Amino acid sequence: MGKKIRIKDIAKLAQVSVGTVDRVIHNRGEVASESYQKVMDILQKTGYQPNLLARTLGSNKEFKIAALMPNPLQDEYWAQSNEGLKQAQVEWAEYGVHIKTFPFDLYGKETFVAAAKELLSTTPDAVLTAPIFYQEATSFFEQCEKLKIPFVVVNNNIENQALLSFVGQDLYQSGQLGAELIHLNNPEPGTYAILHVYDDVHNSIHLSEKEKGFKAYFESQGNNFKVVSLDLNYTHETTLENELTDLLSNATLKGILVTTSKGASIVSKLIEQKGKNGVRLVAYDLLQENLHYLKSGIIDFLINQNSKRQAFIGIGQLVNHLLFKKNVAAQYLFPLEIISRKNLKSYLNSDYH
Amino acid sequence: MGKKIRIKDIAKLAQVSVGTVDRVIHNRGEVASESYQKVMDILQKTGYQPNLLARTLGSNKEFKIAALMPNPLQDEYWAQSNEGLKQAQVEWAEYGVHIKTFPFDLYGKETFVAAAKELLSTTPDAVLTAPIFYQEATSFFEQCEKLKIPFVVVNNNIENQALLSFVGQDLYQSGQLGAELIHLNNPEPGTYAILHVYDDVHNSIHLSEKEKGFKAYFESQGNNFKVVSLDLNYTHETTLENELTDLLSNATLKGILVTTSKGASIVSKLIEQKGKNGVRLVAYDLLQENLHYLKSGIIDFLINQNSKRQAFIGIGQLVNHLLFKKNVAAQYLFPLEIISRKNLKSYLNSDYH
DNA sequence: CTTAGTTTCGTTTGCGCACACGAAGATATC
DNA sequence: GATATCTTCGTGTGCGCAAACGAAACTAAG
Repeated sequence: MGKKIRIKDIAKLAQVSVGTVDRVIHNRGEVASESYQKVMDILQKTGYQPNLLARTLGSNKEFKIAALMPNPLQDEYWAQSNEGLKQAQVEWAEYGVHIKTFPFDLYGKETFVAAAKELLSTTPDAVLTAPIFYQEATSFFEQCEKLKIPFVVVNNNIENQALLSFVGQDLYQSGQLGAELIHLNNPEPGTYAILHVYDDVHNSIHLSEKEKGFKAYFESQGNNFKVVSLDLNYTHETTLENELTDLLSNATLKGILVTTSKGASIVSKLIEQKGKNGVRLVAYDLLQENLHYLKSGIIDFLINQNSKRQAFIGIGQLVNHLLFKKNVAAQYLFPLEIISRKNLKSYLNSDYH
Repeated sequence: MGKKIRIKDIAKLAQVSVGTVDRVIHNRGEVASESYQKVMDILQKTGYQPNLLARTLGSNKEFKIAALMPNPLQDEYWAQSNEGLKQAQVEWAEYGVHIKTFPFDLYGKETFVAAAKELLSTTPDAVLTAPIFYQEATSFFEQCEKLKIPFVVVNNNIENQALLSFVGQDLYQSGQLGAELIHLNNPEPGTYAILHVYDDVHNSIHLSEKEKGFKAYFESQGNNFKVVSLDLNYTHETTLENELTDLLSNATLKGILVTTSKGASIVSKLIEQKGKNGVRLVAYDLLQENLHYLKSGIIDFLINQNSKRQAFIGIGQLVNHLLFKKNVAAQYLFPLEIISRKNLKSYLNSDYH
């Protein structure tokens, strides 16, 4: 029992040749409707499942996957993401998968457009991207769809019917979690701030999801709490410092959530100078500076978005689609990982990631 | 470039036949030492890596993996673990892997021994087990070693030189994390308790690791804090309730860590009756009752040990060893996952697990 | 020198699938 | 009725590896 059914078995049962069964399975015609029905019937009844090993063996194809991603040199978060791509490169190299990355500038939409154009000129078999810029990404997706290039997105989702899969986190829940972690059921009235520290232009879409979740949390907690939302510009240093100093001198301030992974260190530095005074600080991602401030107790929790693994899995989705011809789920959601001083090591040493 | 090197290529380079190369690779003799050297040289230089697909295809072997695990009907934690085994069964069925579980009774060492004996009489190709009982497990390992049956353990580690791989968490760090989560840097003096709620006999080894971590945490925090350690017996209900009531009526009590996944609900129930009064409660695992008390705010955090995934990965390690003949790492460490009200859903919905 | 045994090696087959190739039969065209 | 065109289908080959098989070449025994 349990013996695997092979194409050969189907052929015998349907009294046709393996070639015919193959034609039915791959839907490429040249089959009399009578035979077609017979084979289809038996495929159904037996619940035939192709042997993935054999299927993938014979096929000596080379696959070009193009990754349209933020420049890893500009940002540690995206550097980690790039590590995931490298890891995927190694993982799938033996199956003839090649990954080429087309970096774009986080501060410039036009570089996204340019990189996208260059990417498409190389006629890749599939595309992975982090759709930071809404308009530009949408237009890029349309081109992919027209060229019938399957694509997967990571980091933040942008609805598109041609999208093969989204790999990432639920950002609304992420905002709720951030709120919870700076609040921790403290019943005393107080002020809680959500901070977006941008580089230059701000890509509001996915940060606003976090903000919605953040606000929803405090609304559900009664009206003892004041919520402040601040948009700060990374490049205007003095304005930024002034605004932050203002915020920190607010005696009712109880906690801050910094939504952008890079912003955390700036806020941390200031808190370190002025003294923590019981203000809880929660930020994103396992960047070197963030780890430093987590260890020294300035940052209370980090929420890990695991950009490395997102990229790795994103490529995995494409490989499953292209190479193994599996159906891939439209969403691949990551858990919202809470990192504290005491479980940090377990994450850094984990074989599970 | 990048082209994969095949046995055929090695053969040509070494001026021998593929058969000879194959003999060298599999170390099964009948090769002149001269040829052997030549082939070995080229294997080294080219860094030959066999094609796993092809290797696994041809091999029509059936593998019997036996799982010696606590009875899933007695305990939800182990029921989840059993789900992982089922998942692995489905995952690897097409490669001829069969998993048979031999359940033993959590409360009775003798059932472990009996199940182990029955297991060995079926001459499995590999074994997965959760070595709950130190003595009995050690003796079981010796038998496996003698019979040359590779084995992997999950949940808690027991040193053994023949052990193929340990899959689980660092329990010392886990205790530290538990301490941190009930403390949360609260500078006020107070009492913090660690509770082990046993079924009957207690299997001290792995719980004591958690306790060590717990105590180490508070020792590192200065001497403002009093640590209480309690062993409670599940089956003596009244004694248990009395001891717990005592503990909870201690006005200086600030937090409790319950190390056994089942114990959490008992403590929760009592706290629910007496009122939480700011006592922080941290427990283990995503059991139904625990989720209930997490949602209702009695439990503040859960630490997820992910028994389901541990079992799944444990089988994966064995499959990698048996089927794909990969080297498997001696340790496969899971991260210490912190679950709160607001990231719970992301874990339950996660595709990543 | 012959026969039997040993060592060493090359050839071949099969794993399950995908796909190319070409054959046979049916239909159409002149 | 001969030739061309389609439709439908079976056969055969290769993917890379493992392992069976059997052929040499060489050694030992009688």
